Amino acid sequence: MTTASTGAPRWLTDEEQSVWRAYLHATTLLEDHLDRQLQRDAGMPHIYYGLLVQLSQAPGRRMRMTELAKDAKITRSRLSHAVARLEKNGWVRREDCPSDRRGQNAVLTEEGSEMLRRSAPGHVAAVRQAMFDRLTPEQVRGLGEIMRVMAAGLEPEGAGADLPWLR
Amino acid sequence: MTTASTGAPRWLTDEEQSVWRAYLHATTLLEDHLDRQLQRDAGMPHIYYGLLVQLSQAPGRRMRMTELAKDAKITRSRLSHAVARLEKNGWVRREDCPSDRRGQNAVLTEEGSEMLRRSAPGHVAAVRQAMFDRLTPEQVRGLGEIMRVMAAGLEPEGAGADLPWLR
DNA sequence: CTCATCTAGTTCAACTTTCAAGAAAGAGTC
DNA sequence: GACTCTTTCTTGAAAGTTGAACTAGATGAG
Repeated sequence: MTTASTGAPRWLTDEEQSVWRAYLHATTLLEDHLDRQLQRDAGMPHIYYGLLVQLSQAPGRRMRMTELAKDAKITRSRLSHAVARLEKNGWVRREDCPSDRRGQNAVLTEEGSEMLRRSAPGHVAAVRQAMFDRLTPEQVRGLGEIMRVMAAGLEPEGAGADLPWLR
Repeated sequence: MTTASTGAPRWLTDEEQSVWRAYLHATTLLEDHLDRQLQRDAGMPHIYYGLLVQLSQAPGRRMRMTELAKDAKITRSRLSHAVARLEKNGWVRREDCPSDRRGQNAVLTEEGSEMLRRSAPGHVAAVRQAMFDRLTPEQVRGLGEIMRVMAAGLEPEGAGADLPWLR
């Protein structure tokens, strides 16, 4: 799927450019902000924190590596490194999967849970202050809809999600 | 500003959680997508590409390092490394600033311009396909408004941008 | 002028991410 | 069972990022 690019490129309109710039600024500023907040208060970057949250919500507080990677939208390689680090911190433990001897479960430890309990309030406050406390309820609804549409279009599975895939 | 956190934390509602998850998924998927697209077609990650674009739009195709860092929302340190790499590729050149002997200008070279001309169409197409071609005009307008509000709240300067900063 | 202070930019070490390669186990075929 | 193909997860090196320390030049007070 090499973006056929027949004909002249359709450039962005002025409004689209402005929206795109605002999108890039807001998303990078927010990501940086959360990374620093969590690095300071929990000693890890945002994505690592997200992994612990996922685990905390999974049945048995454990998940297969591949599943966790898929849910968190990261590569298995990246997850391997991340879990190694979280393991060193004592927040996650690996265990062999009983049903598939290739498999590993990442398990949230008690220390990991405790860490989440301690840092969740500050994290939620940061998210609130950056996003939800600044938007109207209609904007929140609209943002949700927009983000779901975009995510759906980018999911690897839905290769058929390319819009006008008719000639 | 240590997020005072007096009283019980206001957790996210179900809808807010769902919006937050959708936001995280969409933004990470899109960033990954653009990083790969540009790595493949232009040989550099998205943020480096953005630096070249900024330079291409600046008067004289040159900018002071600090200004460039500010506009691109990255640290000066990161910019130093990035420019070093772009310089090695021949797309950017450093020059001493005439008016301030501490200063450096990053200058877009002819090769850099050429590279942009070659890869811009593919990049725009990717952005279009991921975002603008999937949203209605009202959604695009709404997204712009939302992102501007969020960015404004996160700008370092606007420390006074904390919403209810009255007691 | 001299001093302290600030700003511009770089550099170093520690850490994270990526990509390609690889070991090990499951699954299907003949 | 032997073969091939696939899936699961890890590893190692290269590239990128971060935060703190550092150099050099500007700036303002006395």
